Amino acid sequence: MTQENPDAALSDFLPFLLFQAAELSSRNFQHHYQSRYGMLRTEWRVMFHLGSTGDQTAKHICVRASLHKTKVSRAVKALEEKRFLKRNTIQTDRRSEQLCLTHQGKAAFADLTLIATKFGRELEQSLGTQDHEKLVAMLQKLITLHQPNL
Amino acid sequence: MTQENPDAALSDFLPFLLFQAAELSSRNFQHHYQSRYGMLRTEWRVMFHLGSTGDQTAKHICVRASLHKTKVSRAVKALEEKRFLKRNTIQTDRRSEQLCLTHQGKAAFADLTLIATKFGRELEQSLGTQDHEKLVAMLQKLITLHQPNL
DNA sequence: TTGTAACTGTTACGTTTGTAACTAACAATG
DNA sequence: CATTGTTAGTTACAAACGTAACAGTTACAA
Repeated sequence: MTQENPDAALSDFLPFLLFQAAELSSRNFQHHYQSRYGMLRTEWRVMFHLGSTGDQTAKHICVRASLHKTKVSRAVKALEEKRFLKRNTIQTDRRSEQLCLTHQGKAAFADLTLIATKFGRELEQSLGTQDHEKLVAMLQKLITLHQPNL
Repeated sequence: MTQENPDAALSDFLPFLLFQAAELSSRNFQHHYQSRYGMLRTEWRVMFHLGSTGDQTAKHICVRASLHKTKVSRAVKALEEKRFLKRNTIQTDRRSEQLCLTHQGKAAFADLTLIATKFGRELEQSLGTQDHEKLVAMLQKLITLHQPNL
């Protein structure tokens, strides 16, 4: 971490690289859900989790998506107001509700997912399929290392 | 992207993985600069860039760190008030100033960097040196793909 | 049961953030 | 030089965020 080679330290510092990569790829996708559906980043994330893993409680989404509960609470409310999501009471535990996408919500999810996967395939091509798979595997490992619970 | 295997879609979606990995690794480091130096995330990022790549203008940091200029502006102000940073006017262009860490700022940077590298080495061990290098390389490639400028 | 503790989700409040408008300095064109 | 346009950085304002306090529900031990 000397200043001899200006970029060496930066380039080697994983958290910085991860932030950068996450930020840039997130920004590139942002305008799709914003302009088409007026959704915020967190709303898209919640929708994405519901759409791809099926109905969940808010708590599940918090843990799985590493999002704060107030953030999720507000995103759920917003998605509900946009008629993208509805809540079903769970009889066995009335503290939490099962969240599920409405017909309209599923349509938006499908539409956005289509773009996302196309976007993903371009990345895969740029990196090469093998490297892409490896990258995914390593990130997953890294995540489980940082998040031993679940 | 079906719902048959609940986790498949999530796991394959790179932006999600990147966000998750970035968020978790960032959070793990957060309390160090917060508790010791009362710094916010963006302040640490600005300090990190200044410390590792040497003196820069605010604009440089914006581009290199993918941070919004208002965010950088405020972080610089905060670091200045904490006596971690000082501004030097550039004679050839008085619109921007060269930002550099003070003695105190460099000390804080060195201290935090020590923790960061220790932290990084643990990750490297967990992933394996070869994989770690490969991960870094791929993230760099990914970043340049998303950010053709610079 | 009843009381206490733990858990899920919401809300109030203060802080941080992004958008847009602004100032100041430079660049380019006539 | 004026004028027009561009760039670096700051600031006002509104939106979004996190912390902490809260209400409602469940678990569990006395």
